Amino acid sequence: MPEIPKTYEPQAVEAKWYQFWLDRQCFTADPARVSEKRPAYSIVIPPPNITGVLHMGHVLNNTVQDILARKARMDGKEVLWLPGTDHASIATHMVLERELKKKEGVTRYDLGREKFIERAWEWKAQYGSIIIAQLKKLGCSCDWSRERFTMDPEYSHCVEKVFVELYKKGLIYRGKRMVNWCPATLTALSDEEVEMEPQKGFLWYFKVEVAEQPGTFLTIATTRPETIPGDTAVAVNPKDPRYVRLIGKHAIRPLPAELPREKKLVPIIADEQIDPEFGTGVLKVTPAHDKADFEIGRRHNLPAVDIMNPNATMNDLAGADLGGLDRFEARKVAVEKLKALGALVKEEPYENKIGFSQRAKVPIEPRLSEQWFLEYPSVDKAQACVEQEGSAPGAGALPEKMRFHPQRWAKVYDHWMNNIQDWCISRQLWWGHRIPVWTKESSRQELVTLLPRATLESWKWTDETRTTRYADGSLEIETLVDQAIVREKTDHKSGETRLLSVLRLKPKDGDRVFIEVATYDEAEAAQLETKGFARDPDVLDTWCSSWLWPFATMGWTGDQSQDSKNATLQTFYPTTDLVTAPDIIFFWVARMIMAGYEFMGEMPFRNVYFTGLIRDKQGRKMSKTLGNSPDPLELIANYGADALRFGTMRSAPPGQDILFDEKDVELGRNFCNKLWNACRFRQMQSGAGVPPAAPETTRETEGRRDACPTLEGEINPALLTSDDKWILLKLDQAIREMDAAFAEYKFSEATSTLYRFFWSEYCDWYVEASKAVLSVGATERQSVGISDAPTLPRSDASTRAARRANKLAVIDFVLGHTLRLFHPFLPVITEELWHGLGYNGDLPANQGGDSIMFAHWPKPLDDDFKAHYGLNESDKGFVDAKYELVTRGRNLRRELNVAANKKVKFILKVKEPLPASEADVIKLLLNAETLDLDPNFAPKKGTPSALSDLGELFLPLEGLVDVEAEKARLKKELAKIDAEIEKVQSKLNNPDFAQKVPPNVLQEHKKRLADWQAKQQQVKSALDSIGG
RNA sequence: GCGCGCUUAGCUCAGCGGUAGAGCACUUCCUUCACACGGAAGGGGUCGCAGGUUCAAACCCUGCAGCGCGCACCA
Repeated sequence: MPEIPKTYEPQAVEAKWYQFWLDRQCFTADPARVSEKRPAYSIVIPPPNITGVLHMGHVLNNTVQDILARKARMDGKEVLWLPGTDHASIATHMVLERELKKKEGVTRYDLGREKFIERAWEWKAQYGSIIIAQLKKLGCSCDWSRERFTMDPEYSHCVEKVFVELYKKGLIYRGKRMVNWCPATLTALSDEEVEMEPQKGFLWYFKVEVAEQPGTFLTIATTRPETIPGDTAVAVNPKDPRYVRLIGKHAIRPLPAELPREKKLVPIIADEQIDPEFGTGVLKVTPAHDKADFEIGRRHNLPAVDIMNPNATMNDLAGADLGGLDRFEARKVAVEKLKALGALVKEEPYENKIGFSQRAKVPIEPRLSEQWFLEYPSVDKAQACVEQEGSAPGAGALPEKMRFHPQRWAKVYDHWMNNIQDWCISRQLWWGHRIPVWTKESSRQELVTLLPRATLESWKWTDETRTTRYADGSLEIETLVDQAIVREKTDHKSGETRLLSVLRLKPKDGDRVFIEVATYDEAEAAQLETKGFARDPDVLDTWCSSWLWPFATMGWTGDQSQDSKNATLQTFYPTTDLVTAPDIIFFWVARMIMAGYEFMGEMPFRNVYFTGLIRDKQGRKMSKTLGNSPDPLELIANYGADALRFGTMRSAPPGQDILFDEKDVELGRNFCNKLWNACRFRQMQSGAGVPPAAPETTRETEGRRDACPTLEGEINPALLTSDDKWILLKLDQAIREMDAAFAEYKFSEATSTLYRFFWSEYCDWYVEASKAVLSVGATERQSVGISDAPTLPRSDASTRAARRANKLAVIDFVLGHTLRLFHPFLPVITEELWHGLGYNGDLPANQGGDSIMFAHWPKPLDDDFKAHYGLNESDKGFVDAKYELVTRGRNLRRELNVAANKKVKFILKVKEPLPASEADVIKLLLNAETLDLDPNFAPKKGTPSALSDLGELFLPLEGLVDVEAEKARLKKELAKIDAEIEKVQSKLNNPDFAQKVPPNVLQEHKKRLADWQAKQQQVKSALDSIGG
């Protein structure tokens, strides 16, 4: 590290080391290396969308994963962090359509399905890996050789296989149901893709005449008058006395106005679900355009009249006035029409929540349509496997459970699992996994020619649970319940049976029959197409592939014989940790858990860490339209990736939303710079003849040094100063705190520990104090002392050199540990410094010799180590007192307006003899010209002073003291002391206190009181001496 | 409506039973031979409100208020 610059410049360094890691395959996971001593650790990345560009959410999420992965490597684990991207069916679809329209002015229908998909692949090739490159800039240590995409051929195969399996079990079915329809993207959506948003609107009251009682009117309140033409009933609560007599009669619907009266008659029905308190207690029932109404319609056998087109314009059934209009335009017109008819009673402003398409941001339209649904598998197992808050971990003989961090999300998960609804999985889109189902309607006679021979023989229309088996070469045919034929292939050698396809028949009118074949067998699919079968046009919901991510990425096939030979799958599944945001707990996490149990028979991960959401300074969500989303790459360019990571982690407490402020990144940069300069300082000392110190020998081979790697040969216990012991104890504490923070996934706490330890304890105190030993000539400068027990002859040059060398050894020890503690958070700068300081020097290549990445994570200092180096709490207490004294002395300077750079004389009236080396340190830290140690010092009246455990410190300023100011200063201090004494004394005076409190607490309070009283005494006498 | 979270220094947040903390911002001093992306000292808080438990409460319990977020078929 020659000519190390004054400020850390991350840009070049980051590129250099990232390439270094890639070249040496540091990120690659090898199942063959896993052993009892080297356990496996795995994370699968939440695959970013191929449409995505890196935002702060990714930064947070992936930094956490990288920290976990790097920590695991330093713990000696074989780490797989498996990366990849998601095809993001609907998001990509929208991006493409927008681009097509903008650039070429065409729609996807102009282009046609095949061309469109071709374009999609081109687009993916061009932009799909941008985000991967960006993750590399962040320093992510993913095993890139295993990068996966949810539409890779093997992955798609998994998706289809899973579909056929679930279809076989009857869990996937087709049905005509009310679904969430997005009129913008023209597809159905799942419930999870609908976001409820408050909408300002009106509640319109209109009246309908009762047909059987002319002159009697019912008033109905509605937010959607445009759907009146689709009303097929009017409903009231059966217990509502106002309307009971009207039940069974008919109302005359006002729209479409042009229809004859008899075509507008709708029954007045009674339904428990009607809330008499709301509106007028009368509900218009529109089964085709409202979920609740659809259910009512079902119960009462009402027709559902669809009056809208797929794009949410009104169709002909809406009548002459509304037909062709957009739904919102139609609403206005409908109100006008009601007004004109004299049917509108009143309108009042009203706010209700309506569903929006999550992606297209337009209100969804409840719509009756035929879709594919999935009844979730393995629900019970998935629900039971997550540890709930309050339950004892691993209690009794229960199997190990999955943990959420923070645990409160377990409740949210549980609630959803308890109310789980079938999943609408078909999308009327083109980009995605096409549903592997082929259909054909035919006559029963024709069936003979369409079906495999063996199948035909076994087929019985009335078949129920009877199972028939026909051997036909390697084929086995089985008819199952539920009118399905399952085609399976049995391997003669292994006897293993593999599912190929599933066929279902649905009798239609008369002689007709509807054939549905689900297969992932390409040959069979081709055959079906030649026989006139048509493939289902829809694709699957994106999450139908994402939910397989933890094992499909590891090469899962679903074939026992293959999967059992798959080392990656066997070694790294279940994964250890999942890091994700809580907003996809239902979309992704819950579904992965169910898929894990269903297809792997085991949970997909052991821990789920939920990050918070990143918001801007004002607490708003980050969004492109608000322009409040900072570009992480710009931040990396300006501050460095390490700075971005550190700043983000420091401001991200677990489970809490984060208000992002660029100041945090600035803090990260400043911190890196501090680290840089502290190491630079060490570097500048190296001329003193100290050999480059290896902070660690091997730990596998040498038992005790384990805990403290290093330098038994280099640190001489006899030469350790009190400051050395102090910093070693502080280091020990920092390591323990780090371990505790990691155990609980508390990363912001870990950064606080690092920050405090390194900046406050190491730099501000230890390094400053060490300059008393390191500075050239420090020991030669005259410093008057009365110490009668100097530890060493001070004039001895060789002794001086030895002390200096020892100091540097301690510094190397501490820095070597510190860099390792920092590495998961600051991977680049620590690698640079690790090499720059030569700490890799003597280490085995795979234990830090090549890269700090594989250096061992520091262990807390153990008792043997502490005994050997004579570390104990009393040293710590002494140094604390010393630094306290320094702080008081500096405070004196400041209060007396002594300029910071002015050297002044201090006198310490010592209680106990103080070694000269300690006096040197104090003198240096006080920036004193001299520090006299005089147990008999008799100050002049009014000499400013401060009390400490080591004695009273005086700052004589002949003639310069402003007596009045000094009085004021002392009075202020006295007031503070009095208040403290009052507080402690009132506690001690409480008779209950002494009786009930634990002895150590009582002891502590008594000492506290004594300390304050001593200070009070000192300040009082100082005041007296100047006549205060 | 149900559930969850939050309310601590000007700002953003730690702390969750025994002397109120950090970063930023602020005041003053200092370009002292690692760092001005720095050093030193300092000001600033009745820990949302009201009760309760306890020798002791920011911390535990019960209400209340305000803010935020999920879930829910109130048209």
